[in-house]
Amino acid sequence: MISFEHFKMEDGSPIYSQIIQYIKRGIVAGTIKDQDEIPSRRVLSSLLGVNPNTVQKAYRILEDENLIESRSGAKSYMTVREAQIALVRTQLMEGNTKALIHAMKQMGISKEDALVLVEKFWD
Amino acid sequence: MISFEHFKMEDGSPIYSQIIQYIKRGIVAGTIKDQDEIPSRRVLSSLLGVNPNTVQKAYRILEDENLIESRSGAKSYMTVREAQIALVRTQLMEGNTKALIHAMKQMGISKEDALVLVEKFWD
DNA sequence: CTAACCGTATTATATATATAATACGGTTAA
DNA sequence: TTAACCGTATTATATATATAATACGGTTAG
Repeated sequence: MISFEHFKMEDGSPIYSQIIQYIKRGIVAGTIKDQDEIPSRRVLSSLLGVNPNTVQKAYRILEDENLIESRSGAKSYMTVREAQIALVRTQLMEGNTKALIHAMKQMGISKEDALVLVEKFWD
Repeated sequence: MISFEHFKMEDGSPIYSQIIQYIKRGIVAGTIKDQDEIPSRRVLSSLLGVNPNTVQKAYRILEDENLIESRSGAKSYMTVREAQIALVRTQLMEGNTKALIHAMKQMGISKEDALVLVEKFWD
């Protein structure tokens, strides 16, 4: 069963996006694996304190990306192939890194200073 | 006159937020200074291809933060004090850096690997 | 002075996001 | 079998975001 123990609502981004992001990062980290059972819509919505429809929206999108498999009436499971893991890893790593670099460049921060900042705030 | 030459619409975040972010980064970079004239709502909306009301919302919020001063009928200007610059710089640097670190940690990436990624994609 | 701007405000419409309340039929374990 | 779940769907309401069209009076340069 996938754990949402470390999930925290933070950004101003939509909740369903944060759920998707959390799961994808878990896939990259290896804490979420192929055929892992995922919490039901009702259970996760209760756990996160959000509406079941919000969880359903996240799950539906992940299903559209073939990362979740659902059968009406039964539990839902992750369906994560190796090729998908590599793809998600690349997308998330590049996306997050490039977002930081773009911000730093717009602020006129040098690469060296940016690296120092990451070092400084890591812990 | 503030330049929006390097403004690019990218995120999924609200347009008015992106405008605010762009201006704040310019303040940190020093390309936007105290008493600089800012484009009128109509001019900037036309330049960015968005609705005047969207620009107005961004400007109004910056005005609430005392970073813009407007007089009905006249041009608007930046009002940026040294203390504000330091504050905005700290907020943006910390915010962006911590966002990257949070993402990397959730993906199980080590500090060293994260630094290598920033190095790799900088140019 | 006056025309061309300017900030500001209002009303309407549309979409995205989130919640709430319900309902239906499928699946599964006791 | 049946009760407790499950996925799925629908309807309604509310807020945020974005656009569109329009209007009012203030400011300023020619």
